[in-house]
Amino acid sequence: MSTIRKKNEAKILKAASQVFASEGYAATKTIDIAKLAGVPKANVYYYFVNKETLYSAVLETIIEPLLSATHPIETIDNPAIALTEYIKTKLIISRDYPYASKVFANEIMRGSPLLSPEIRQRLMNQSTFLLDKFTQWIDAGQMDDVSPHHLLFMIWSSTQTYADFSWQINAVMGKSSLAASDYDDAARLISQLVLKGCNVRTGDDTAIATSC
Amino acid sequence: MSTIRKKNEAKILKAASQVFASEGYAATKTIDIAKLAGVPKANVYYYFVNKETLYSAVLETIIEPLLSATHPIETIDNPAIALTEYIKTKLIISRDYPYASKVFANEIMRGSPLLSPEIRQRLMNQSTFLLDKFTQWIDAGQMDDVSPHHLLFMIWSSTQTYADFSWQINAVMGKSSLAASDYDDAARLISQLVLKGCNVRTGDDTAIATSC
DNA sequence: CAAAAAACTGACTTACTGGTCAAGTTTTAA
DNA sequence: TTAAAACTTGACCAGTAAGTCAGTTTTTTG
Repeated sequence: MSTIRKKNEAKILKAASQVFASEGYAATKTIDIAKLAGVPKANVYYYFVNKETLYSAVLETIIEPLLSATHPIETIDNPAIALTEYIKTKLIISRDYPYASKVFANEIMRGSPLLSPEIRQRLMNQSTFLLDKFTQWIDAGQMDDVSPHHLLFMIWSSTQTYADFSWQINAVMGKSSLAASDYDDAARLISQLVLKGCNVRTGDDTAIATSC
Repeated sequence: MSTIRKKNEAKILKAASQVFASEGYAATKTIDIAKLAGVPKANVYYYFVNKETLYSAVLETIIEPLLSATHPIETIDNPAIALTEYIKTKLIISRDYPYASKVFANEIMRGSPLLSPEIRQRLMNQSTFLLDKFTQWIDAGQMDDVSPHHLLFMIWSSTQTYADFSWQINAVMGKSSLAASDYDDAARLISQLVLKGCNVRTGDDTAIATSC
């Protein structure tokens, strides 16, 4: 792939993620993406066959980070550390991919009509994996017998909200954007609620397994 | 207002909330609302001057429940009970107004461009009130010194998610819709995380004040 | 240095959808 | 009973935005 193509696709993709995030799929005009990217509209269609393809491409950019987020849960045996790291990672995704995160959330809210079945399946597998892991920890007495499903929804929602509802969060915080320390505070609070709330054993008495 | 008018407005409003919730504002066609309501499109415009007015009317239906949700926090002194009831109430709103909840969430995600300034202000006042209350409880030693803002975001997001991401939640739960008991489970988990996570005093040692 | 491939773009077409309207029908009230 | 008010509706209009295309310019390559 030529560098010209690579450069322009990236430029258009970046603009597209911003416009799709702030307007939603239907309300987004390809001319606005073109303007933001600084190219004529026809050029957008030269690189991406149509609006839907461009939208899918934006969605794809967030899939890899999202699927990698479970890495701590996969590699760290200690549930306290694993959960803390997972929460931290999810928040970093919200912080570092605010636009694509929002686009993805919107897609999921609508029942993911434009998400490819493969990706859908991989995400479902991931949630099954997480639920199994939670269940294992519970069975092993490493945390209280809470509902794994609802715990998962709580972690997802309370981390995702920093991307999805950034407007509201900024308004309530009285800021125009969050600082790194705000994300640290959020990570600390959410981890604390999960760890203390589920009485997750810190593992002071057990060996800490393979660290990430 | 005539009963004919009342009946038809309700019929159109109900259809509108469903279509707006599943399609979003921009992608919603008034003809689809009309079809779902079982009236000709021109009739929609007879009762609601335009698409935006109809959308605002849908938004309004959720405002009253939303503003009333803080009632437990206003009237119950005991933080453990107040928080538990607040969480319960928020979940009931997600359950009982799934469409309007989703429409509202979408509006907030977009920076609430179509929300009236008055309602915006009332919602802001409400969040200020909640933050103040949390701070009072912390200052009074009734709960740990956590970030009131992030605690609030956690409660909002983890209750709202049951409306916004109902598709995803149903898929992960392996159901086509949640039962009453699922909402009870969610309420129990979220309350537990908040109460134990913030070490909220149950008030066994202090008098329980005016109950709701 | 051709000439072929890739990239660029203004102008155009087509389909769709929000909103209007005038002519009707039904309901209300005096 | 009757006339005004409320309600209903098919047909229509105007604006908009996705997508096309033919002709041009730039870049690559043998």
